Amino acid sequence: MTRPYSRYSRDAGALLGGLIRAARTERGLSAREVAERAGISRGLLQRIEKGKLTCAIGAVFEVAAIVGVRLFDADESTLAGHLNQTRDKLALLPKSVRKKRKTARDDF
Amino acid sequence: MTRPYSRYSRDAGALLGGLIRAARTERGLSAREVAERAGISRGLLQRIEKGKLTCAIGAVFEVAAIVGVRLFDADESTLAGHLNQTRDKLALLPKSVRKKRKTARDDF
DNA sequence: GCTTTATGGTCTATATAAAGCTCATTTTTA
DNA sequence: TAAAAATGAGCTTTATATAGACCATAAAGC
Repeated sequence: MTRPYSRYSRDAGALLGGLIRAARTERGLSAREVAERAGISRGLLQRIEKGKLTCAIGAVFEVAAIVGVRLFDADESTLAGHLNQTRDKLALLPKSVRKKRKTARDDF
Repeated sequence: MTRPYSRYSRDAGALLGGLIRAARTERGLSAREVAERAGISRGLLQRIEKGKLTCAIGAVFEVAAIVGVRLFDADESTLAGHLNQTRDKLALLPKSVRKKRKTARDDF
């Protein structure tokens, strides 16, 4: 990534970080404890809660799960179901994308 | 991150990557074009669509926004509002977390 | 059929994220 | 008030993610 981030990404990162921090303090979990449980350093947790966009998404997911922040408005139990639906959907789509698609137009 | 990822994180990464790939092909966008618009390399986009958890969350956000995948079930226009709510909420929470909280118990 | 383009994979060099300390400050408990 | 714990921030080292090129294959258009 060499370009500056878009406003959307900056807002999304700040929002997610804020949600994580709010959830953590609401549950009375210290930064040290959450970092240890997530298997990351305390410094990385600080950056995640600040909404830094260079953090690995896996670390963010781990922390989010620990403090109880859910993404995709899908809870943990239904994640597998969404996964299967997405896989089935992908199987129906063309393997590669070209200028003129023979599948339905969507530009009208 | 030195620990292995939890099942939740692996599923969430795979789901998000699949959603991005499905949205991209549905819109007839080539990987090259999306990568260029996002300001990332084509290889990184491949890893994102595969659900690799080591990708920077900012790159994932950029791509998600370009192909039209929204997170937090909040669309772009309401993101700022959520941001403010989260900020207000954080202001009311304790500054630091200790073992025994004097704020309300939540363990009953 | 041929041509063009998209995708998937590998490789190397480089930029930088993350770990793992320190120290200062703040907040909470005793 | 003192002590203990949490947070914030800075620093150095190390690990690795990323860019950017390459090539092979597959798919779409001609």
